[in-house]
Amino acid sequence: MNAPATIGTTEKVADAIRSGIRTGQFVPGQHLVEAELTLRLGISRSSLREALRHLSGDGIVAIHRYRGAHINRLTRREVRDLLEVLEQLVRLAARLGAASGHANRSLMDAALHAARRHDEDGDHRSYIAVRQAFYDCLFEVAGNRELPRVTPLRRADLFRAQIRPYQTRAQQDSHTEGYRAIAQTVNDGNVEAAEAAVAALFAQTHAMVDELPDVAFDVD
Amino acid sequence: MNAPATIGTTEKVADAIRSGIRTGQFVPGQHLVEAELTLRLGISRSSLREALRHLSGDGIVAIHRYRGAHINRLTRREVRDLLEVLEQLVRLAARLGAASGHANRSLMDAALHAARRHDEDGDHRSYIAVRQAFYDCLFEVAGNRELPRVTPLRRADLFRAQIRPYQTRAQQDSHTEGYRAIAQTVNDGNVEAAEAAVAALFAQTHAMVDELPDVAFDVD
DNA sequence: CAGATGAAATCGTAGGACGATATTGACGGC
DNA sequence: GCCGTCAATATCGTCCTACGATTTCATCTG
Repeated sequence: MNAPATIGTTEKVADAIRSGIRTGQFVPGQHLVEAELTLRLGISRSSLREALRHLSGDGIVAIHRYRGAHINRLTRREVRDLLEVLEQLVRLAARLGAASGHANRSLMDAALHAARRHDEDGDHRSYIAVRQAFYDCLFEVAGNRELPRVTPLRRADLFRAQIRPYQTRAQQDSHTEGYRAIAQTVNDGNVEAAEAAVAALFAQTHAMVDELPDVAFDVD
Repeated sequence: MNAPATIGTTEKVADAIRSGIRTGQFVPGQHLVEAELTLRLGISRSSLREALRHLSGDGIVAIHRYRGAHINRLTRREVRDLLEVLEQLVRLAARLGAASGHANRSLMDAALHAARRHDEDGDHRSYIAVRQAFYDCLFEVAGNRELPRVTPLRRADLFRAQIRPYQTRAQQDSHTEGYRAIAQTVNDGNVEAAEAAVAALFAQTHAMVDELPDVAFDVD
């Protein structure tokens, strides 16, 4: 009922590019030539352009008139701004999720179990998948349907892709541990602890951003 | 330098629809037929479809496969969710603006002066213009460039358009007074008071939503 | 080597074509 | 008279071609 019926070409293309960013197939800063992409994806230019327009709305690609589209590459400042906004929204989600002792705790648990299992693989794709599952679940528990629409998770994927080469395994583990802590406190219905857990996770991420080399970011 | 160079047809069309919503030319729930709009706006279908895709990303229009696009009409619940998210983001903006005693106080003052002057006209368009100017200014003072990208102000315009017939003049005045209070506290650099002013404004809006008749909203 | 210049590449927009699907209204059975 | 079936129509989704506009880049000239 709630399903958006059939899926269109535009969405498929947008998903292809989004997941291409997560898998490393597309790199932040990369120039996207329409003619090449239409061949590669086997679609028409109209569909591709609609998809690019869609992605530009999410801040994933930037379109410059007569110069084409390219995968956005964030500056250090843009990352800080992004994290600042993201933290508020995740805090809201955690607060709402913890406040209304919702039934969907199993979902959250599932996401976390998946986290641990994939954690052992040490694969980056699984790390991203865990992140996605975690947020999907968190938003569902929060019960606010505006939250997933507004939260710039796709934009954060750009950040993840940029810092990938400079992130240690320990940092990843520490990050997923942050997810676990949030899930724990939300499931316990402990509003204050949940907000604190979110704050801790983002404080850690901010610290990481400060330590990363300039080369990981776009110039201002 | 930072200007997005020349403006394209797609953006013009999107702006036309957005401002059409504010002026009442387009009504939430209205069906948008591509053939009609291409004639009315004097553009090709390609450009129109790109614009519609862009707007759908902002949640302003909804596109259903083979059934076309229509201006979104929010349910009461969607409005509540929207306000909940919006409040967090505006709070962040107010906090940031108040914290860093930025120089752009004149801008904020200008927006508020315009508010009072237009207030005397009692025109709805001016009310919307004031709102836009206020938020533009607030975001600039906050200095977080992710904030204007993420904040669902365009979606809130839908809400404004829906409740327009049921909103009293006193409520409008009270709302602009809320803006004034936020601007005041932000300019004073009083972080706590600024957050409190935002909370008060949204509490008032939530109360209004509770009192509005069902007919003002879409069915669930 | 700096700047002008022209060709090539690429984008922006228009417009047509055709299959796919939803909507609508007519039709007949109950 | 009401309800399900079915065809006609409207509209959308996608592809295609075309051509002007603009940038980009290699080349030429001084």
